[in-house]
Amino acid sequence: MAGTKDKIVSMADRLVRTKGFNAFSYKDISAPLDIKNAAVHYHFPAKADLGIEIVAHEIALFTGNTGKWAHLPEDEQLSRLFDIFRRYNSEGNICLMGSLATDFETLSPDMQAKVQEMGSIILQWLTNCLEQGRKNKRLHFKGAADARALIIISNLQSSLLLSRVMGPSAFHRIADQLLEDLCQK
Amino acid sequence: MAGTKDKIVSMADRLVRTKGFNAFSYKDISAPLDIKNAAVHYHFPAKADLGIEIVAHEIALFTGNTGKWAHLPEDEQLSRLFDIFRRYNSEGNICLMGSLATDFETLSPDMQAKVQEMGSIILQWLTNCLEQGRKNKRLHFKGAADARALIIISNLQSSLLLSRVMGPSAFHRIADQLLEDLCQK
DNA sequence: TTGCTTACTTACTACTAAGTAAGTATCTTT
DNA sequence: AAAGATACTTACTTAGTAGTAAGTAAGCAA
Repeated sequence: MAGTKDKIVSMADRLVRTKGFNAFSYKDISAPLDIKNAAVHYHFPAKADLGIEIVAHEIALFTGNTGKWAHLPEDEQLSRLFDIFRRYNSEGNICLMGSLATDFETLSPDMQAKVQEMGSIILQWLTNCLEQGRKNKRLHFKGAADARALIIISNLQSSLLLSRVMGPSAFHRIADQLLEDLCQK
Repeated sequence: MAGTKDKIVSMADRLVRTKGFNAFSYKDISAPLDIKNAAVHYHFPAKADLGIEIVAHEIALFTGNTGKWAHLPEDEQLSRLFDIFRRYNSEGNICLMGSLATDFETLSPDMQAKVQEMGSIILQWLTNCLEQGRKNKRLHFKGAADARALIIISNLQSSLLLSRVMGPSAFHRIADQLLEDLCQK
């Protein structure tokens, strides 16, 4: 019973993750939904408006999820984050950040800002999770928590990209080794 | 004294790394070189032909470089690899793999194959470097060498992407922490 | 000097992209 | 019942895109 607008965002989200922001057109959205090109423009006048909505939707999902996990131990929270990426991988999707970062220079300034906002939110959450986890002796790593957060996000992001090229097992090999590094002493 | 063909490849390489394969046009190449659109088509009839040449050129550069490093100790070889990415970062370029992996699904089968070839060559070299380095006690890491190679490549690739979004210091924080992890006991 | 090749340019085709203006059917409010 | 808002469609413009066909100027080869 989802409205057309939601269907457009959902379809566009999928297209960004599979083809990239510059490689899909309004027709790629309108044709499968059996509406006209102009109907997409009605809801999102410019492509950047649609892009911003996709990122905003992802931010909402992320903060919703992490909020639900807040009561869990940190290693468990981290594991949930990995699960999300595991599902992306099995569905052949890459993460939004990974996709939009490649096209970053070609995005409008307001869309660039929204992508940066998403990055900050994810990194801040992960840095905090790692810091708390180390305090509780549930996670083990050397160096600064924010550098480690960068490494982990960077790995999750890129493992989906590599999976696409080198086969989907690449993701599992990376994720399993990373979790082992962090959780075992 | 470089010929037009070389200039085209070099310009296209730069464009792939800054804008992405689908986001640049033949005009983006021909205009700065002060030649016509059709001149690019003369050397590379289809865009995929140009793409394959870019990847082939990168493979040649990589094998050339690693060949020159072969006599160095493994930690030194690894450091050279990081240096290459450090230069990419300072020039605002992302690596070819990172850029082409995002657009992978939209590439022609023969271009996909060439990208996969590049991935295999890089991973094989790095896996071997890590394995030898561990034997010589110059590098330290847990788990399988091929999984660790995936992690390192994945990090280098993605750190350039993150740098673009979160600021260029992201790369240095990731690279420094990674090298510390591997080189210190 | 004739003919062939290389490296282009000129001038186009066919197509696709984002975006818009104006019209229409269907609810909702007054 | 009238007026407006909502959610579109129809039909279009403008501005690109990759790609091509045909021509040309310069160099080399017999």
